[in-house]
Amino acid sequence: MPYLYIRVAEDENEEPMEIPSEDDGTVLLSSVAAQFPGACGLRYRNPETQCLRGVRLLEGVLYAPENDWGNLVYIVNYPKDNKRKMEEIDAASAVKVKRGFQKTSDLIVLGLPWKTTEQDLKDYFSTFGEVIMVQVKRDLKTGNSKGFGFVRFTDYETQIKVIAQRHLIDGRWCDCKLPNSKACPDDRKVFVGRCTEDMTAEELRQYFMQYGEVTDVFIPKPFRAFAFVTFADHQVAQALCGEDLIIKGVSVHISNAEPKHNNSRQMTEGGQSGAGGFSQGYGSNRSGANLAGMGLNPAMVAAALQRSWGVMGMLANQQGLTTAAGTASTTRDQTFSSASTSYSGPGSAGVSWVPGTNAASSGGFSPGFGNSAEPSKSSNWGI
DNA sequence: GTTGAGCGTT
Repeated sequence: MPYLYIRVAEDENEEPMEIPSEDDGTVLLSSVAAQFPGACGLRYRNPETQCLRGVRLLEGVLYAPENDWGNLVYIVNYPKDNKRKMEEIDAASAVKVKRGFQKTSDLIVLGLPWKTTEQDLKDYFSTFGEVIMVQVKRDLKTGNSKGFGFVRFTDYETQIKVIAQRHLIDGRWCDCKLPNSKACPDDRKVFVGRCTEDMTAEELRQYFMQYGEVTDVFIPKPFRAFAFVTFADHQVAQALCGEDLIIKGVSVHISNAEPKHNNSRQMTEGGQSGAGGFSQGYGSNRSGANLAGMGLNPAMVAAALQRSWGVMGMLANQQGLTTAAGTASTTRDQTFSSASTSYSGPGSAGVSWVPGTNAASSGGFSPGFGNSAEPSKSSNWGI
């Protein structure tokens, strides 16, 4: 009601168009589609977290986040089919645009061997591009490494490349991420409740693959009866929320992954900042549609920057930077061993069984997958 | 048994 029109654009760099809302404050998908043929939904960047969020869509009606469209510019979602070609263009131009003026930021390097020095880090990361800063964090009293550090590159392009893959540094697999990015609500990640102890990360991954590309599976240790599954596409994740699924004969419940408890600041790089601040809580999209994987688009680029290995791993692979990714976890075993069931790694291979209907065909990419720790057998699961 | 590791002495 307070807003007669909302602003909608093809992507964040395009000029927005005003779309009329209905008397009750909702916007009809058909109104959006009238201006953007083929549109199947909207998303927007949350000014607080800089993360993308989907707009709730039910039976052709789009609902304002927090009951207020605010002054944001909403981005059109397209279904998979229209996508392929478009997205290649999008991805290409996104990279081009970013190359120009994206600032780099410090990256945290997690999982370093105790013995790794700043010189080691510099030597290693210089193979990706010009390094302007490295640090190894140490205990001030003992001088011992804390097992993590920071690195910063001159070029944003290098930063993207480095975040997109795992790194073998002095014999250990390390992850590079944007610092404190964990608190960002991740609408690509779902919480899987009522898991049983015999569900392995690899099995969950195989099961959820049928809905779309899975970029990460996390199972806390010790066993706590839940897990997290991250998809490349947030629409896949959101569509699954609220579902009860049968995995290995057990009913598990899917819901939104809450942000990790953490005080964080977010880097606001470039994005436009709309008005009114938002608070917590995000609308869940239960539209059940669009369960297919998509190509590479700016949203996924953004997502990959934030966290996942899957998407950008593909880029890395294309550049011949394949790392035998998928060493079961980043668990530290320098002083003691405490295997985590988590693993992150693009793609999968060498798993002989697959759940019944596997619709996910990762078009053209087949990133390598090192050791899939669990041998796992059995195949007769329900869906 | 339904919400995840570790995040920077400037």
